[in-house]
Amino acid sequence: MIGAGIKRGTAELAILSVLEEGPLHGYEMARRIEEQTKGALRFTLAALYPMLYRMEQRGWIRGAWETSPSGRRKRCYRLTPAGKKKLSPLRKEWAELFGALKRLTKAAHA
Amino acid sequence: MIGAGIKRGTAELAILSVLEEGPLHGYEMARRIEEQTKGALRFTLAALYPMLYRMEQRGWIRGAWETSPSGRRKRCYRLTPAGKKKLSPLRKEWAELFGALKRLTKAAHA
DNA sequence: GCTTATATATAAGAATCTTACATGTAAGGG
DNA sequence: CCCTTACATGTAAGATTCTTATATATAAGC
Repeated sequence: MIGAGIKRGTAELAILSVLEEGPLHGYEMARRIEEQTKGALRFTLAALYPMLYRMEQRGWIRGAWETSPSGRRKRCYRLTPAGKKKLSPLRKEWAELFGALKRLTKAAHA
Repeated sequence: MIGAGIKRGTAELAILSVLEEGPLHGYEMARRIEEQTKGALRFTLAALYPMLYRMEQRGWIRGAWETSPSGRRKRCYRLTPAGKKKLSPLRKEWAELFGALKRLTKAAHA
């Protein structure tokens, strides 16, 4: 798995990305992120839940309690329009970061 | 410039990368990182100096005070063998992270 | 003499991660 | 019926790494 040091800041993008597919609750988000990245990116739920609160406060996602017929409660999150709008520049920023790090490597080998 | 949130953990790789070219002191490292990434990645010196201490304690770089003929002191850092060894797996880890984030995006558009 | 560039350093605070702890429901096997 | 595993959410303490602000000091150019 990818180390804790370098994956900082990835949670936001990962959450927005999985929510782009449709509404999800936290536990399922964690499962999908791990599945879709083939285990490379993994978030503990203790990291995920506080992040979901922060992102809700920023207006990027909106959570709603749902109670299934069996009586189990889930907090189902969906992207807000602001969250959708955030995704594209966020991805662009990540792409820029990758480009910048690549340039540093190339300069060293030039 | 790339935002503070997502560039966490990049300092290590950036420092090791510029030191791969040859020994440097902190002020010059900051200048080169900014230059080589065309301003995309920029570290304030207040972030850089503590990081240099930490990396020295981990044994990845070694600093030595140098006094120029004019009397100005610089702390010149160079890669240790451990630091050189660290670079390749660190780059691999970053590549994995990029791949994982790409997969998340693709899954959303599938 | 004044300003800008060079050069290093510390402090206070914010954000995001870690592991550990805490709670509770549902389903399946023995 | 009990026990274990999976599901589901949450808090707390601590580490790391970033931010801005502050401090010091030398060198070069005008």
